[in-house]
Amino acid sequence: MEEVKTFESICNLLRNRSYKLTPQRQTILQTFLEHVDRHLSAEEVYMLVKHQNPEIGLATVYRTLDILAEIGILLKNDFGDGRSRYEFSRKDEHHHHHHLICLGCGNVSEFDDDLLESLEAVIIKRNQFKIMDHDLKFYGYCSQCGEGH
Amino acid sequence: MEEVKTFESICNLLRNRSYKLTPQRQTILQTFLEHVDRHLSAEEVYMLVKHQNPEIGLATVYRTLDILAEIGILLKNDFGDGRSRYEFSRKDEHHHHHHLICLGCGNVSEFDDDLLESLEAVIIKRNQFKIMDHDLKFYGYCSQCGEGH
DNA sequence: ATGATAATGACAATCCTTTGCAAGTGATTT
DNA sequence: AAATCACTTGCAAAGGATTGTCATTATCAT
Ligand SMILES: [Mn+2]
Ligand SMILES: [Mn+2]
Ligand SMILES: [Zn+2]
Ligand SMILES: [Zn+2]
Repeated sequence: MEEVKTFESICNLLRNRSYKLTPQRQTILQTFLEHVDRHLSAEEVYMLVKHQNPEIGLATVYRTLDILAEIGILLKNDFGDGRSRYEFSRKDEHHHHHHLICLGCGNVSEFDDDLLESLEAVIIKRNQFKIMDHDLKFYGYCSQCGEGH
Repeated sequence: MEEVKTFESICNLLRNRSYKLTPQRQTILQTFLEHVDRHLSAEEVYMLVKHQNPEIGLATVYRTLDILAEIGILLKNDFGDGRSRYEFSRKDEHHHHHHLICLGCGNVSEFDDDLLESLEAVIIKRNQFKIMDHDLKFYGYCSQCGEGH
């Protein structure tokens, strides 16, 4: 339904949901547009954003991340490092991509696969379970870190 | 290599690793043997264990769960509810099972699948990533909760 | 511009988990 | 059986991410 997500279109989306367009929210949004492909924690966003706007508070960052995730602009991830990590949701990905998490350096890479679709059908039949979402992660070592393992 | 995991065999395993066989550790282990198939949080273990041994401390529960997970007796799970959940590791499951998590009642069910094996081969080639472990979860609604969804 | 109302920032509070520490205990040696 | 000593325990305090409170400020429809 939606096409490309520009800064403007997202601002409109916020307005349509009757969220106010504050400079803090704009700055945070900008940060993600400048870091598509990254998986940022609240603290990391906070640090990046403080360069533009040193007055901003960490609580505001948390609140804004919540909102942006709620309206589908950001995806909230848990990679097991004790904090939530957010990434810009590029496409209208109903079935989003999966993650490869390096146990050495913590770097996160991605991959797409449709294999889970067929798996879901099996599960629904076998367990009478209505699947709403799935989460697949691979833990291992990236090419830089993989030497010793 | 290992066969059935009895209370005795696990005690021996602890001794072999030069862990002392304290009554606290035995009680916690018993609790899991009496609740195979459950996914217990530290707090839940603490509550169950206090019936047998009211003197036990929560910190001891945490420390024991750590040890039992480290030596492969327990599996540590993160189902996204803000606490770690441990389950008895029944078989020598190198590739362990996956979880269906009900968004309604929080109940956790399980299923096995070998589909990921072939997927791993693809990933290794495509991303030159050495996979050590994977984590697959499905979120949805169980048959009891599924009516309204 | 004005007012209703939502949002902000500073800080306290919460929740799960880990850690420091003094006292206690299990396993091993005499 | 007693001594030994490193490992364990329970308690309280500390951590770390996230949320709640609340007075102040800013947005936006009118
Ligand atoms: Mn991603
Ligand atoms: Mn399980
Ligand atoms: Zn790496
Ligand atoms: Zn349910």
